[in-house]
Amino acid sequence: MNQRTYSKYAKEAAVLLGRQIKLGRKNCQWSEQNLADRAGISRATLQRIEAGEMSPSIGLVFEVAALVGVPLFEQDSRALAVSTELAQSKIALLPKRIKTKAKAVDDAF
Amino acid sequence: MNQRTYSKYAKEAAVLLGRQIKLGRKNCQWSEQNLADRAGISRATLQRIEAGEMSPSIGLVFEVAALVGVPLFEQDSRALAVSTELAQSKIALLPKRIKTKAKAVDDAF
DNA sequence: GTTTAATGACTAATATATTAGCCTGTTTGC
DNA sequence: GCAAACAGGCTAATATATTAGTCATTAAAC
Repeated sequence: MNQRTYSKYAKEAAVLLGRQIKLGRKNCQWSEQNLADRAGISRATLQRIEAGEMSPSIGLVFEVAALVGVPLFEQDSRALAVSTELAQSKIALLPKRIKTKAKAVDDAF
Repeated sequence: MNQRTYSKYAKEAAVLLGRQIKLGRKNCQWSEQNLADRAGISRATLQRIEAGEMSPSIGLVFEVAALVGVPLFEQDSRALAVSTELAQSKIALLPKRIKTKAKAVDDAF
């Protein structure tokens, strides 16, 4: 009962992804059970994913999205791999650790 | 010990998102603990997110991504909401239930 | 109309994520 | 060089996701 809160932006992104998955599934002419079987998950979990809930694991969500053809970041896997390498090389160029200047975090919002 | 498997595409997308988050965090000059506190999660979980693991919940991943300014789908929140509504209206136009046995539809994103 | 099955919603059991807390090595700032 | 703080990785306890299963409703196919 910790009642986590999420930013509006994060919630909207999850809902949009869920709806795109639902749309993609219907486009494939697959029933919920059919897609759930293909993804190796339960129908209940698929329903939560399509509803855009925050609790499902990102792995299951991305797997289902891939199955129904929702583009996650890049159009194809090749371009995605390139972007991944690029991000890694950018990280490598930065200082390995971040030292806090001073001053606590308490800037509330 | 069910040892789930994921498609290469889904795994790469998760890794890319994690690296973009790490890059965004460093760009903000925030330490792991700093960002974890802002997101209201533990540092251990943030490490799993940045490592691109499949287990963290999509809610936590999206929340952290939003905090460090990683664009999820659209550039701004307004456009995201519009896309969400559009996807919903598209779903509404389709048949409410899928009965038939598959038969691939040519148009696949 | 009748039949069939897809959807939506719920439960209890179990698997798993998440956490707090620790320890270790290492980088950064002085 | 030195100290402080970061990052990486581990553990056990607890919170939560995931599952299989059921039931009711209703759209689709005949």
